Amino acid sequence: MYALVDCNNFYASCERLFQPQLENKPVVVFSNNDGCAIARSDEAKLLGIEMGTPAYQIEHLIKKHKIAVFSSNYTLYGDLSDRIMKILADFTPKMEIYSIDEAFLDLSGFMYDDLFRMGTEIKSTVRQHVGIPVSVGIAGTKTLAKMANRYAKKKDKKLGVFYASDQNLIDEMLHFTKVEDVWGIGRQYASLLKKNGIYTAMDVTKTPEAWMRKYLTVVGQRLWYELKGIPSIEWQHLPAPKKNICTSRSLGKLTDDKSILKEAISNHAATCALKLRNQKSCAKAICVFINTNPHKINLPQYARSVTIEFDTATNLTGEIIQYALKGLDIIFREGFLYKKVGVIVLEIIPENQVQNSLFDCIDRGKNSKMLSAVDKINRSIGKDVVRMASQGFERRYKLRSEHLSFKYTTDINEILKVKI
DNA sequence: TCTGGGGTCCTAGGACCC
DNA sequence: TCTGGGGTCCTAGGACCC
Repeated sequence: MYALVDCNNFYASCERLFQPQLENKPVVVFSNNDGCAIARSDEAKLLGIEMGTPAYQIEHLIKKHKIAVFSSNYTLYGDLSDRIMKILADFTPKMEIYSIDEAFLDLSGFMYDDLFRMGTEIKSTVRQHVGIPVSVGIAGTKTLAKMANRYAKKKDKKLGVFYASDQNLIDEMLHFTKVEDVWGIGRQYASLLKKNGIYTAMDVTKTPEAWMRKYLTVVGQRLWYELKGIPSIEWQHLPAPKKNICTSRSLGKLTDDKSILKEAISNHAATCALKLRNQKSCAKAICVFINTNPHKINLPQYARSVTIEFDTATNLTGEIIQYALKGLDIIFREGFLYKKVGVIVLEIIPENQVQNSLFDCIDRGKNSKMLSAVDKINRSIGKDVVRMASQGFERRYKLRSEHLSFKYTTDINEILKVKI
C-alpha cells in the first residue's frame, strides 16, 4: 500500500500561515515576475481563478473581491516543505519526495485496518506541528494513491483522507475520476481517449491493454496496469541526482541591451554551478538559450540555443560563466527585444568521477576550496553577497515581485514580530 | 504595460558502423 | 531501371508532471 500526502493549495497555505487573518479569505500566489496565478486558496478557486491565468486578466477580480495576492517566496515554501517532509519521514522509513508539496509513503508492512487511522494521524500531525493542511490518499499503486488523494479532497475535504481498501471503494473512485484528472493523462491524451469513448478512469481499465500501448505508448500501458492495482511505476527511495539542471528567468523588461543579457546569463550560470556543487556533481556541457516574447506576435521573433562541450567536467562558477558568455556571443543577434534567457548544464556526473584533460591549466583544487568558502559565506548570510564580477550588483534584469512576503523562517531580520 | 520555471520519460528518425 | 541488412547512438520533439 502507498500513501500520497499532498499539501492543500501549498503556496497559498504557506502565506496564510503567517497572516492568519486571511483564513477563509481568497488568496492568490503569482509566479515569478508576478506573471500568472500558480496557487489559489479554495476561496480564490471558487471565484473562478484558474491555474496559470495571467495576472492582468484577473485584476478586476482581485479588486472586486479584495483578494490577497503574493509574489512567489520560494525560500519560505522550501523551508516549510523541509519541515513537513521530516515529519512524514517519521511515519515510514520508505518515502519518496515527489515535489515541493507532495510525497509518496510506502506503507507495506503496516496493519491494513490501521491505514485509515494512520492517514488521519499524518494529517493532524502536520497540521499541528507545521500548520499546513494536507490530504492523504491510500491505495495499492502510486496512480491509485494519487487518485485517492484527489478523491479525498473532492469528497470530504475536512476529513481529507481516503483509503481505497477494497475493490468497491476503488471502483467508486475509478468511476468518479474523469480521464483528464488521472495522473499521467494530460491534455493530448485526454482528448484522444474521449474521442474514442473513454471518459472515466473506469473506462480506461475496460479498454484493451494493446490499445493503450498502441496509442499512448508504454506510458499508457503502465498506467493501465496501475489502475488495475498492479504497481508498475518504479519507486525512488533516494532522490536521484538531477540529469540536467536548468536556471532561467524572464527578464523584468524586454531588452535589446546585450550587457543586461550578459549579466542575467552570468547569474543563471552561477546558480547552475552552485546547484551542481550542492549535489556534488560536475557537468560536461552547457546549453545557453535566449528568446524574444512569443506572445508579442507583432514584434520580430528570435529564439536560439547553443550547446558547448567542456574540455573537463566542472562545477566551478567562473569557468561555467565563461562558457555561458561564449554561448551568448554565438547566439546573440542585434535588433531583437529579448524576453527570456536561460542556462542548462548537461551530461552531469558525480564530481569524483571527473577525468582531467591533459591540457587543463586550471588549478581545480584551489578553485574548489575557494568556492567552498564562498558558498559557506553566502549560505550563512542567506544571500549571494560574494559574486563574480560579471554577475554585477544591480540586477538590472530583475523581475518583478511586488507582493513578496517575508522569509519568516530562514532570515533573522525577517522573523515575525509580535506586539505584547 | 501584463502570459513561470524546472524537471522526466519516450519515440522517431538520422547518422554512422560493419 | 537495378541500390542489403542489422545494429547503435544521438537528437529533436512531444508527451507528461508539479
